[in-house]
Amino acid sequence: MKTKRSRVTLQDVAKHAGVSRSTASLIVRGSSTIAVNTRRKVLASIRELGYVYDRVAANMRSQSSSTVGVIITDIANPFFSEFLVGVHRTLEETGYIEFLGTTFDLDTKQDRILSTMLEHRVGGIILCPVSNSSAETIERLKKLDVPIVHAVRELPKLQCDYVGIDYTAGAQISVNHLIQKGHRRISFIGGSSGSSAWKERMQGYENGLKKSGIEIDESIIIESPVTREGGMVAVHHILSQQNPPTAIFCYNDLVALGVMQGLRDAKVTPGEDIAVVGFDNVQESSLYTPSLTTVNVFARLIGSQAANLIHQRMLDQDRDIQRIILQPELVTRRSSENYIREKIL
Amino acid sequence: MKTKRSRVTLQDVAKHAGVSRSTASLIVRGSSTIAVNTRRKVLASIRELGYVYDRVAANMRSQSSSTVGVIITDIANPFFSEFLVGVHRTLEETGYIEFLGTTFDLDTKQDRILSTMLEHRVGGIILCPVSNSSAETIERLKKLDVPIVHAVRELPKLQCDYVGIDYTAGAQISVNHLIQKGHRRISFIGGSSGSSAWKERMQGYENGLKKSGIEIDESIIIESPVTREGGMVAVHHILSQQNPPTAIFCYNDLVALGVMQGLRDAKVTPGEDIAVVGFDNVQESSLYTPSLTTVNVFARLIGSQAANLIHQRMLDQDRDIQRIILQPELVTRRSSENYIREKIL
DNA sequence: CTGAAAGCGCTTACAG
DNA sequence: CTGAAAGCGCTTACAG
Repeated sequence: MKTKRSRVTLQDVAKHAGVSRSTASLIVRGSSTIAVNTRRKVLASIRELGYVYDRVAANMRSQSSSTVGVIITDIANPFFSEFLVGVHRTLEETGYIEFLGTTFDLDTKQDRILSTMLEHRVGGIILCPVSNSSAETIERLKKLDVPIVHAVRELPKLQCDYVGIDYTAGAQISVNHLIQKGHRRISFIGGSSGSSAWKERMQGYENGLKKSGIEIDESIIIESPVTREGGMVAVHHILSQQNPPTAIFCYNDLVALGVMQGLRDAKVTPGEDIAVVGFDNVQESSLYTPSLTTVNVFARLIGSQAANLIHQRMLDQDRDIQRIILQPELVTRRSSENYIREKIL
Repeated sequence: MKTKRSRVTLQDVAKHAGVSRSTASLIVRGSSTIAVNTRRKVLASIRELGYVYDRVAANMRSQSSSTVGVIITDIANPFFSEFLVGVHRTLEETGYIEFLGTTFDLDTKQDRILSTMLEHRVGGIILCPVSNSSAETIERLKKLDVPIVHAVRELPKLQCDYVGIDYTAGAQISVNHLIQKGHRRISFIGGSSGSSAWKERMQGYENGLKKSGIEIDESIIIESPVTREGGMVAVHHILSQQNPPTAIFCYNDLVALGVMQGLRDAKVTPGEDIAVVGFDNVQESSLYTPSLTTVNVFARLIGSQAANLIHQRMLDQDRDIQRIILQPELVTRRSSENYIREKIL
């Protein structure tokens, strides 16, 4: 029978070890000013009584917090899995524990998760904002007195620590690569134009095309949900046009994988008939057939940098605001290997 | 300038609204015994002062908890992503918030995460145990006075709520399917024999073979890490044998995807030269080429059932122990479509 | 190292 | 509905 025994407290430990509560408190906090023998006695009592330190009570009294909230938009996206691994690896060294929240890219969910986390006294928040954050949300984030760092996507008008990638550069090297392969009609598929991550890619896409004197054709720029399904649906639109592109630059790998599947469904072979480039370099991109040319964004590194930033910010609210922009790298694979000069008149 | 203002308390709200702290407390907890006008006044003050309810303090006083710890073994496995979505969707309705811990299938990490969660006063834990839990860990879990439900994998000798799939049945229908396709030499690749999830699959694998009078050949049963890489490495071993199998039953989809890649690397075409079957039915399995025959285990449903169980258990520690075993379903795709009678003498 | 007191922000229990 | 008191399990600050 499991009897509902009440919690063993530090008081109990102190009594059992024959020391004062203050001394016991010092010991559980790892103070070095305590005589070795006393420490041993207390540690023995802790073990004997099965004492579990109540970090919540401790945090409350000392007005501190050992929790960090991590808010992402999509847990099914392997980019975020990697991101979370990076966050986790870095945070565990510091003794923090993480609350996880998933917004599914919805402003309302993000709002609720923020509230819940604040009510639980998180010491800091790592936020990957939803694409279309409302004005109210932005106002709210501004006023927050909890340390916050933004990751992956940036919110306009918000002075705040940030870690992200140079999406513009990433998009541009992708587009340049496609142009070098002979493509001049290059589609941009996926994502939501409300997010900074989209706008920056769009900028890079434009830069790349303009430098080669290619005009932007908005009819082959298609937004979509950031999922495989999103990519599949979008590519069907593209294929049904009178003058389909010869290459597709995708918002990310998830979309690209969907695009390639959509091409196959339409009996178009990705990598041969149409070149495809992704973004993120998720594990799967190298294992898919054809393997996917993509932009490595170092998701895990972004996560660990975000964790570092929030940790620093929690230690010192007044330090200078940091912006870390990682430089992406193109990873060339089979989905874009063919030159297609012959298709151009 | 962000000034470090101290937290607005319920006391402040009460004073501002001209009511007592008790009344304010009743209102934030949604009591219905309060006059409408009083409530309105207080809610207005809350908004005006920017009061944030301190659920941690409330939980502490009332000896309750609104947090649930979720411990998984691998966040990069899409099975667990789906599982987490299920947990999350169900838990958010109840107002709980989740701590996430990832063990990377290591006993020591699991131990540390458990400690950290207990110190943070989680109200309950959903645990997907590591494969090779030590005796100490099992002893510890037994003594835990926090409600716990196990999911996905079961620990021996532990009376505890559990949600899982009938892995034995899943393995058996897979093997039967392969036998019907004409295979008699079927390999089993991946996983760790220390886990219940492996043992049960092994049981199903054996059952399937025995019923068709096929002898077990241990040389084509290969354990591996539960990753793509694990599958890739293992399949190389298999191929280098004098008498390689004609079909491979994989521990899960992640392993199967690695196996298929390993086959390709060796110029063997999965689905044509060798049949491959996975387990889990992760999204990717339908999008890969060839699409992967697999066993649908309803990961999201497992997650939401686990969330239900922990919720029930937190409400009533003394209710009967529940074991929910979901029945898996075979999803037939191209990786196993070919009959291969001709290859058998 | 001890000991007594106060306090973190709530809820509880109760008399009015 | 109010008001005063006690307590959840700690830490803080201080006199000894």
